[in-house]
Amino acid sequence: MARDIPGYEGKPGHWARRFQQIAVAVFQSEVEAAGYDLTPVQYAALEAIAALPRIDQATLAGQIGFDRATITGVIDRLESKELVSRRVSKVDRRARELDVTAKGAKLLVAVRPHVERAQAIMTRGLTDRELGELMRLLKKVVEAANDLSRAPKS
Amino acid sequence: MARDIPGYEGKPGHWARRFQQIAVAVFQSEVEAAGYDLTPVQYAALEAIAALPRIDQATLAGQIGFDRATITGVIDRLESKELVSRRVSKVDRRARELDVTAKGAKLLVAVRPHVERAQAIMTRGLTDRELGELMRLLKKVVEAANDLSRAPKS
DNA sequence: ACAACTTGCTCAGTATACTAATGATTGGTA
DNA sequence: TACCAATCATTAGTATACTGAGCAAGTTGT
Repeated sequence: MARDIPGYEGKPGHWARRFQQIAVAVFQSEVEAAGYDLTPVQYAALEAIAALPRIDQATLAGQIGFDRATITGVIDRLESKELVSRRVSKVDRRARELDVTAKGAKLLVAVRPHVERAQAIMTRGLTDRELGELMRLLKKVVEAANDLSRAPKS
Repeated sequence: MARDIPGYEGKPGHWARRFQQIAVAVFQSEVEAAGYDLTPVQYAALEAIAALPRIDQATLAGQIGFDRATITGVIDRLESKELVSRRVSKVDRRARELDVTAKGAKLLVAVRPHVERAQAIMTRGLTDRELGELMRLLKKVVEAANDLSRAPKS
């Protein structure tokens, strides 16, 4: 075991990066092993659109904490896989109305168990009690610093 | 306050992404406000090289949990800013020997207080006790899942 | 009605990350 | 020693993320 290197270990930012890295890797590998092609970010967007039909991109960004500039590409890819439809809103012609297609809805149902499994795997080192505490602390720290990111949750 | 959307909220992976997003944003804004040009990843690499002179890129990747393919670009940028030197190793001509330049060492000393401040700001929502617990849980979950990522810490 | 402001989206440019393939070396082994 | 497998680094391609700029389309104030 390498000794601690002063300067970045022991820093929350470092561990946040590592955990996120692992979370993405586990998600990808579980979902791909099940035969689906969907990234964590695409999954989150799909769930949010399913829950709030006819949502526009800016509101979606606020819901899940995406940058608005990032959303464009994410929706582009979901649209090209025919999982989501994008239409100009009749109410506000600047806005794009998003909806999950039948294909997208079917995928969502099929993929959910694998997403659950991925979450279980990436937190396998913790007891239920510890996992609950980790979630509580992550939520608390994120909510307190929410306004410091470019993609604040609205 | 928007109601919870079932499906991705309440998932560790979601909160890991949000926390990481905020950590990067706070780091960038603190360091830039102090007049320096350095990303969180570049800072971590610089600290690791300073601690382990003549380190090669693969070992560096193992130390801080980077993918080897990512390191190339990170070192490219540190080198073009003249913060790091890269030489072909005499011992193993496949490897690159990395060292912090005088300029890099000076920057490191100057930037450290601002990095500390950034860490304090991004965790301002937590008590000291909670911060300690968050760190403990993050380390635990990362260590248990270390081998699941492509950039396992060696 | 008009200008000023704001908002929704997109694009260009930069920086992580990962996969997969390749080139250069090295070391072990038949 | 001649080869083969493993290792180090780089590259190409894709997907987040962010900054900053720009356009189109609403809204507000006068």
